[in-house]
Amino acid sequence: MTGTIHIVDDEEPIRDALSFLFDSRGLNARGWASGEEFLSAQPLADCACVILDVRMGDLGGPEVFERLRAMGNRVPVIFLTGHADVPVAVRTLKAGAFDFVEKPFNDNQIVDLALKAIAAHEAAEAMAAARRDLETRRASLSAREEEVLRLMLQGQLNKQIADSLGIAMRTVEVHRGRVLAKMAVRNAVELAAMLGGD
Amino acid sequence: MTGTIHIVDDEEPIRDALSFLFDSRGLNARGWASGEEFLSAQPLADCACVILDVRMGDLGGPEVFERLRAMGNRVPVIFLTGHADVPVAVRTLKAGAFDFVEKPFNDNQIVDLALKAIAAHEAAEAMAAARRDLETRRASLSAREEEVLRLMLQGQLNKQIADSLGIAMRTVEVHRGRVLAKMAVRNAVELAAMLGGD
DNA sequence: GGTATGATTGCGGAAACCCACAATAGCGGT
DNA sequence: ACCGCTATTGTGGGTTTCCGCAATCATACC
Repeated sequence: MTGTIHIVDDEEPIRDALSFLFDSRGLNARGWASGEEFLSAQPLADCACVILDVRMGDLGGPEVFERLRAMGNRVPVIFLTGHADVPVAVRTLKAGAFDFVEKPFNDNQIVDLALKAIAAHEAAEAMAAARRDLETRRASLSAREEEVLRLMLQGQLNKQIADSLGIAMRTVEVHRGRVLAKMAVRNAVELAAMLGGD
Repeated sequence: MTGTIHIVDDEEPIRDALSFLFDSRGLNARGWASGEEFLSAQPLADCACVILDVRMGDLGGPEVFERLRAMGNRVPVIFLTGHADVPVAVRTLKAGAFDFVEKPFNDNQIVDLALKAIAAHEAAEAMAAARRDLETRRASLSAREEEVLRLMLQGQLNKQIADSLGIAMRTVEVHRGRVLAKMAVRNAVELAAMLGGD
C-alpha cells in the first residue's frame, strides 16, 4: 500500500489515538489539527485515505471534502462525527464519501474501513488510469479521424462511412488506419471492446 | 410516468398527508400501514417508487428494503425517519437507497425527490433491459460459440482463434457467423461495442 | 433404429479490410 | 517562398471476413 492516511480533527486526543492505532497496524498515518492546515499542506499527492471530523473550527469536514473534490482529488474520505447529523451524512455520502461513522468508533472497524477504502480507491484508480490513457490517445486524433472513429464504433463499413462523410473509401481507410495506430490497437474490434458504446 | 408511489408508514396522518400531496401533483400514490401489508400485496409490479418509514411495528423500513432487494426488486426507495439515526442512514444509503430524509419533511422536497428517483430508475431500467436482452441472447449460445465469442472480443483473428481452439478456420467462421446471428448484430465491431470488455 | 442438435471440415467466391507507394491540395507558421 | 500537418484520392495486392453448398461424426432423445 502506498500513501498516507490523513487524519483531520481538531481534538488532539482523537488524532493521537487514530495515529497510534494506524501506526500499530503498520499503516502510515499523519494528523492535522484543522482543515486549513491539511489543505494548505500541498501537495497532497501521497493521500491514500482521509479521515475527516465533521465539526471543526472554521472549516468543517464537508467543506474540506468539497474542496478536495473541487481540486480534482478523488481520495476516499471517511467522516467521523460526534453528533447525530443525518442530513450531513446523507449529503456527504451522496457526494461520494466512502463512509460516515459516529463516535465513539470501534478501532477494528475504522482500520477495516480505511483499508477497504484504500483498496477500492486503488482499484478505481487502475481503471481510471486506463481510461485516461485512452482519452489521451483519443484526444490526439484529428477532427476527421474522430468522426471516422465514431462511425466505426457504430459498426459501419468503410463504404458506408465514406458515404456518410461524402469522401472516397480510400480516404476512410487511411483515417481508419491512423485511428487504429494512434489508439494502439490492432483492429476495430479491440477498439470497440475498450471504448464500448461511448 | 408509469406505476404507483407506495407509502409505507404506520402513522396514518403521515400516509394521508403524503397520499394527498402526491395526488395533488397528479401522481398515483397509495399508502400501507405496515411493511408486511405492503410486501404481501403481490405483485408489486407497478412500483414506481417506495417511501419507507424507518421505524414501524414489526418490520422496519430497512428490513422491508432488504426484502425488496432480496426478491430482485430494484425500485428506488426513499427513507423517512423521525429519529436522528446516522448508522441506519449510512447503511441504507450504502445498500442503494435513493435518499434518506428526516421528518418533518418539506413537501416540495419530497415530491422533487420522488420524481428524481423515478426518473433515475427509469433511465437505469432502460439500460438494464438492454443488458438483459444481451444476456438472454448470449445465454442461447452453445459452449463452443461462447468460447469463440470471448476470443473474438479480444480482437483475435479467425486464424488465431482456430489455433487457440485447435480447430479449422472454417469451423471458427461458422461459429462466428452463428454468434453474430444469435446476438443480432451485423459485425464483430457492433458486438464488441455492446459487450465491451466483459 | 430414427431424429435432432451441434461440432467439424472443405471448396469456392464475393465483399471488406489493411497497407505500401505515390500524388495533389489547403492551411498556418517561419 | 518554404515547411509541416492534414485531408484527400488512386493503384495494386495481400489478408480477412462472411457465407452458400455439401458432407461427416457424435451425442442425446424418442
